[in-house]
Amino acid sequence: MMAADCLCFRARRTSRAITRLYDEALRPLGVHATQLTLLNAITMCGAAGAPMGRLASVLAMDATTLSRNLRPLIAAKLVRLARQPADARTRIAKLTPSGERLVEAALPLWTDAHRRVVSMLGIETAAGLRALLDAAAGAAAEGGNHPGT
Amino acid sequence: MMAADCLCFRARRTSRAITRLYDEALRPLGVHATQLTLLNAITMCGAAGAPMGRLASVLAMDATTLSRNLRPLIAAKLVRLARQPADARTRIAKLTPSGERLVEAALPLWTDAHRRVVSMLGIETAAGLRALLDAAAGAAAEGGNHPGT
DNA sequence: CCGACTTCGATGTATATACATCTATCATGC
DNA sequence: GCATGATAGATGTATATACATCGAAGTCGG
Repeated sequence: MMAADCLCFRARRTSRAITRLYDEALRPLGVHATQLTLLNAITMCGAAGAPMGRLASVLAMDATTLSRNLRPLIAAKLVRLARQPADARTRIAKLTPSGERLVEAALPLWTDAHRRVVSMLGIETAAGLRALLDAAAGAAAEGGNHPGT
Repeated sequence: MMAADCLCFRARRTSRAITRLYDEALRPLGVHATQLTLLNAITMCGAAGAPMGRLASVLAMDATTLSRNLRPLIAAKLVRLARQPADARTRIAKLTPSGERLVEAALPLWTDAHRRVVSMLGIETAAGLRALLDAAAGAAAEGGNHPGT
C-alpha cells in the first residue's frame, strides 16, 4: 500500500498509451479517438437521438465535459443538437449525414487499430483488460454515485 | 469486432472514473491526482532528481505534456527545475521542501482513496486490473515505439 | 574551427476534462 | 397563476494531453 501501487496513475498511463495508438490510426480521417467514441455513442443511442444526460452517463463523463467535447463536432457539422418538444430543457444529439458517413469511413481504421492493440497486448491480456475495465466502470457506476437508489 | 468493443473508450472511461475518485479524496490538499502522480514520480527517480525525458518515459506521457503539467507545480513552488552542468539541454525536476511535505501529507489521503477504490472494485478485480494495466503499459512501451532497438 | 545532424526541452495551437456557477425550463403546492 | 425548488445544459476558469514546430546545445566529420 504505497503510492507506487496507484491505480489512478496506471489507468491514466494506459489510457494515454492506448489513445495515442487509436489517434494515430484515425489520423487520415482527421478525427480523434475521443471524437469517434462520441459519435459512436450517439449512434448507439438509436435513431431518436441521444439526450445529453444519457450520453454523459453512458460515457461516465461529466455533463459539462460532454458539452465541451460536442463543440468541435458541431462546428464540423458532424453532430447537431435538436430540441425536444416535450421538454425544452433537454438537448438531443444526432449525427448529421456527414457524421454518419464519417462513422462508416472510420470503421476499417478503427478495426485496424483494435487489431494492432490486441496483437500488441496479446489476445488474453486484451480480453482480460476489456473485461476488467468494464467491471471497473460498472462498479464505479454502482458505488460512485447513485443519488436515486 | 465492432466499435462497441473499443478498448480506447473503455480505458478512457475507467480512467475518468478512477481519477474523479482520487481527485475527490485529495481535494482537501488542493492537488489533483495527476499532480500528485507527477510529484511521486519525481520522488521515485531519486535524490539526484528526475530528468524530463526519463519522467516522460516512466509516465508514458508526451514530453510536451510533461512540460505543461509541471507548470502549475512550479508556479506553486512544489517543484523546481535544475540545470545539469554536464549537458545544458537537460532539465532536472526536483521537489522543493514544500513539495516533499505535500507528498507526505497526501499519503494518508491517497491510501484512503486507494482503499475505497479497491473495496468498490473488489480485491480480485482491483488486483487483476492493476496487473493488466501494467502489462498493457509494458506492451505499449515495447511495441509502441522503440526507435533504438 | 565549422557546418550538418541530432537531441532536449519549450511554445503555439487545439482538444479533453471537470468544478463552481449560471440560465432556462419544468414540476409542485398554494 | 405564481412563488419555490428541482433539473438540463451552458459558461467561466483551470488543468491535462498531444502534434507541429522552434530554439538551444551537444556530436561529429571534415
